[in-house]
Amino acid sequence: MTTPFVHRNLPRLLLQARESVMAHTRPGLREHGLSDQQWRVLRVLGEHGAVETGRVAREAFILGPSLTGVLSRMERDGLIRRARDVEDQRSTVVEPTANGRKLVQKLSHSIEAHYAFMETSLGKNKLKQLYSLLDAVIELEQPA
Amino acid sequence: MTTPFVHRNLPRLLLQARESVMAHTRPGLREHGLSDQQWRVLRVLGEHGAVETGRVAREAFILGPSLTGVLSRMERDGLIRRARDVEDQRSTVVEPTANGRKLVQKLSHSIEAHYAFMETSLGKNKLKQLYSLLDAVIELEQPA
DNA sequence: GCAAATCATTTAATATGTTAAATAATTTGA
DNA sequence: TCAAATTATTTAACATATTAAATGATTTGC
Repeated sequence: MTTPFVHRNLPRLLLQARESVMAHTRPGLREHGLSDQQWRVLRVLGEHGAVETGRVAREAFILGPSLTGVLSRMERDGLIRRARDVEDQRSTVVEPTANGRKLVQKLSHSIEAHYAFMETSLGKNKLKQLYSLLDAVIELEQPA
Repeated sequence: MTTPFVHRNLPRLLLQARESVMAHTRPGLREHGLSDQQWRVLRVLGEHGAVETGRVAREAFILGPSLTGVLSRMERDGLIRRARDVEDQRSTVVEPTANGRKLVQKLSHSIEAHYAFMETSLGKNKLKQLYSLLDAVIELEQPA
């Protein structure tokens, strides 16, 4: 059996690296009953306030149909509120509740601390290099 | 609303880079009726031949309970065969069918071509750098 | 030898991902 | 103005992810 693969497995490597980073963050999320996806949504709302679901989907990297369910559960759990856009009745606007905002504040501290840890253990410079290489890979397939 | 995040979003960046690479591979997989996960399994089998499901799970980065369903559908579709290990009746051994092996061969060509493309467009050196930085990030949380 | 601990996998329940099609509101153009 | 095209989101059907618990086989310690 000759192995037809001569290169590193890049998608797998990216997946593994992501898991490695998230392994640090996840326990904190779960303690507050948050899934990865719910946290991504909450983070977007923490950055921008009230946002149309289309933009949430893009920035949280969640497909529309998945987002529908994620938002329903977040609404059920008192993390967000949904309302039709007054300007354009086609779109829905999402905003965090006071509780949701509180969670973002609390969790963002430990996440920022994790970046501080990575900057010292990996090196601030290497981290920058990594960002720029990842940007380059992304640009490769979907030029801005 | 003050944004409490000062760093790039590394997990999101890794996710996006992965999607960017997979965007190139996915259409080929789908043409042959393969999901991302099925391809990861098939690739492991193409590299090692007959493998216990535990190792498949580790190398394909799929959790045990998910793998059960993935393998059922792959067996249904004639891509693999399952059998109890004769030595240790607790574990199951998976091997690709002739059809499964043929698929690995066929798809591996276009994937290797993609790496060649990335090596010339991004630079062989930068790709190596990226590999090594990703390895470092992975090492950070789970020292070998 | 055998009960208890361990190991490999599966089942169950719920959440999310994926693709295509449906719904509903808005815009466009004849 | 109004039918057709476009846009934003949801529904539906199936596949995969996640966590805890269950099942079944093997190993360990006594």
